[in-house]
Amino acid sequence: MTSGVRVRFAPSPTGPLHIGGLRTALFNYLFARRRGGTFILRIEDTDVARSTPEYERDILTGLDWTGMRWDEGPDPDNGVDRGPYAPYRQMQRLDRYHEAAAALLAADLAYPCYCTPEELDAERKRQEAAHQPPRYSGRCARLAPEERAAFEREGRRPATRFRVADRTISFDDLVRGRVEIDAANLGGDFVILRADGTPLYHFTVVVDDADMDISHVIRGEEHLSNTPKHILLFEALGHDVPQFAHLPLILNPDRTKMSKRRSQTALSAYIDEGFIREAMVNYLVLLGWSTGTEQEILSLAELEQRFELDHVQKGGAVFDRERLEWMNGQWLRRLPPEELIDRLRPFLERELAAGRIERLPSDGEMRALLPMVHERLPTLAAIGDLVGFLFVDEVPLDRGVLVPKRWDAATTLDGLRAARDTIAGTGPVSFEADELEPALRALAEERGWKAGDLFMAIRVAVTGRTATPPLFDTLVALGRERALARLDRAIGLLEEHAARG
RNA sequence: GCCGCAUUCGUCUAGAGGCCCAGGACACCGCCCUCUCAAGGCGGAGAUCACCGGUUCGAAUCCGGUAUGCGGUACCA
Repeated sequence: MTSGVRVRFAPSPTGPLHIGGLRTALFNYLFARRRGGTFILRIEDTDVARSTPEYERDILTGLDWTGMRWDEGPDPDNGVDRGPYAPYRQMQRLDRYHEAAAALLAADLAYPCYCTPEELDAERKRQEAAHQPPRYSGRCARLAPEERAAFEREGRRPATRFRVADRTISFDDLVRGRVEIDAANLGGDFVILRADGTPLYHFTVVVDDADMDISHVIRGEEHLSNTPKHILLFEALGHDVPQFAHLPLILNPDRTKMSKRRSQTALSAYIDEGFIREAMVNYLVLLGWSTGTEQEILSLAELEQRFELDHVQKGGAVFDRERLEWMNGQWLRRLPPEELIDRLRPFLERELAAGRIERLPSDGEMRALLPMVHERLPTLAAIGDLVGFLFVDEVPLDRGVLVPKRWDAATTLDGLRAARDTIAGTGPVSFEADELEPALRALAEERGWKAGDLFMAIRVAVTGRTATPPLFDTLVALGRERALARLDRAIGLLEEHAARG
């Protein structure tokens, strides 16, 4: 059943789940599913100062929300690790990094470095001033045992540095093709363990990928330049080098790497706005990838069958919110009614909590409402604006908007009174859209009004707004008594104004 | 600075030597539908395929250079 394909998504819980991270996760997930492989979630929490359990939670729930399921890693419900390579949090794997570092030290592939941050900083400044690329000098690379002992006596705690061999490193990136980098440009021997013993990213990522038998490393382009370091480490650890695939970056509108500063990057913010998983997944997968055909509406299930790395774009892709909104509409319209109602419920509850509506519609009411809102919903959060007027006692009325553009106040008053009588003349039983419409059209005709103007006056009187679902359905949804009461109130408002002159 | 990667309509993309004086989608503009708003349908505008050279009968597609952009260059991830 499972192939040898093992991929992983390895976020750092130093911030909420980011759109770019989500897409990386998605590509990994789809690649694993398509190839019958295993998708692993690993938490890279070695940046203790910035990592928090809350962010980890956000990442797990966000990922789970999309419908992706990971085969190994922390369980989305309780955070407990599942899988044969546990633990999947790096802070619980510290022993492994120390073990691996000790092995490198023993083989003289790494060495203790006693340079202080201040010394290194000064060195870098000197190089910068001399217009040389920053690079570790290798001062501690050939220390004699007695020199090390002397530093130790001074009380200096060494960091551990990995020896960078003098050669060219090349690899065949699955999206970019052959990449070659001269190790001389890597900045010299690099630190794998801090002086306090905690491991650094470049080291942990390789130890873990090796330990977990990761076959394909699919990640963002920002790691392309660091890949040679990783290759060197894989080799030093005596492990096969995985295949690499570097994804194009998701960009801000100014074409810099997408950032919190310039864009909305947190998945949770999009969820709050009422974007749905189908749209999010579909939109994101098309940022930097295409089917190679003109099809662009794709479900997760279909993507699992069709995704391949070969249509991945090389250039970065600007995040286009308008297109996401369109995509959201596409998927919202595809949702079965019952499903839509379920997803709308939390948003209605939120409207209630915020005091924008005074009661929650029942499921029956929602079912009746759905045909008139389904086509009109850009996001789930828009539901309040669309039907909120039905669930409040009184609608805000403004005389300015009450009077249709081509009408004056007197005509509006006249029109609303006539409409009120016509509507009142409809019995409670026959209060149906196809009863109301002909009657009101006849009224308009008889009085020489444009039906649209009359309808607009009624619309605003009963809903308080100019953009609403179709008028007659709206009246029916409101019910005869409430419709009449709202007309009366609007009429009263106009009369009062007229009386005042 | 150095190293690396990239570059097709405003945006996401199709395109792997002739099917392309470049196709689709979003956004935009018109028209249709229409009681408003949407949705939908139809149509339009929008790309000298970054630039310059080369290879070839023929290049968006292959090669070289240039430019621009982005990324990396930490005892961050």
